[in-house]
Amino acid sequence: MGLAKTEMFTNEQNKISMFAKAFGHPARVAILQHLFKIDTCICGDLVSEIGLAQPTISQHLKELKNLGLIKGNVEGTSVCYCIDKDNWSSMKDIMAQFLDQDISSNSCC
Amino acid sequence: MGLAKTEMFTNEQNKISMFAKAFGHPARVAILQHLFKIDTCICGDLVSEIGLAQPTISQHLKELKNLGLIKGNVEGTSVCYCIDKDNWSSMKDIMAQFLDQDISSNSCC
DNA sequence: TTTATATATCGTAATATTGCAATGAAACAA
DNA sequence: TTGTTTCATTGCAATATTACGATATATAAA
Repeated sequence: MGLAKTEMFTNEQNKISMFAKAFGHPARVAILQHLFKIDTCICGDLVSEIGLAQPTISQHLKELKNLGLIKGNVEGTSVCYCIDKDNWSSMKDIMAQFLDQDISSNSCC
Repeated sequence: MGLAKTEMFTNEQNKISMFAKAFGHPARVAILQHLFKIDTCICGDLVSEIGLAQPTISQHLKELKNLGLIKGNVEGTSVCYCIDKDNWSSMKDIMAQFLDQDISSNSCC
């Protein structure tokens, strides 16, 4: 089917999986890392930085933008991308809640 | 293509995306949350807990096991699953490094 | 041995993802 | 206007993912 049955899960579970899915491709991880590293807006040199074709990068950027993790400002013919800090922050809270679940000492396996 | 060009990315980027991909489905998030909540091994009540068919759950468990995030011990006719705490911990370190990147005050967009 | 129970695996259909060539659109330069 | 540059969109092929029925396997119970 290739189709997740999202209606069976909580909002939180669906949110976590949506963010995780966005990070589930190394190109998107690389894009985000680059945006953090550059630390200021970059204007579309991502194609040369990462080795994928321009339409491919554009598609990955679109996914990250749709999730709200990055913003894009048009500046002349180029577009200026950067991390959406507020949304990144709330994403981090949600992911942390999931990743930092208490691991008790009860061992069994 | 449906095939990520992993050879273009760093080991770290590939690792992050592999873990993230595992969390990229709400059923696997639910499975992991349940394993944390139960806090001790559960033996296959995941199928009733989550509303998916038994082969589907088994498939999700296999993915999590292949990544090392959970362990499964055979106990009679049933299998006892639990979080692999050591591996969960190192996964968390890797993910935290990615998620906690410094967000400077440089705003641009 | 036979039966029941629990889980894994196989096979397959439906859908999603990835990547890119070709093309479009928008702003600027000459 | 006519290029030129930059990025987005379209269309499509290759591959991956998700879900589950059918079946296999393995242990335990009767």
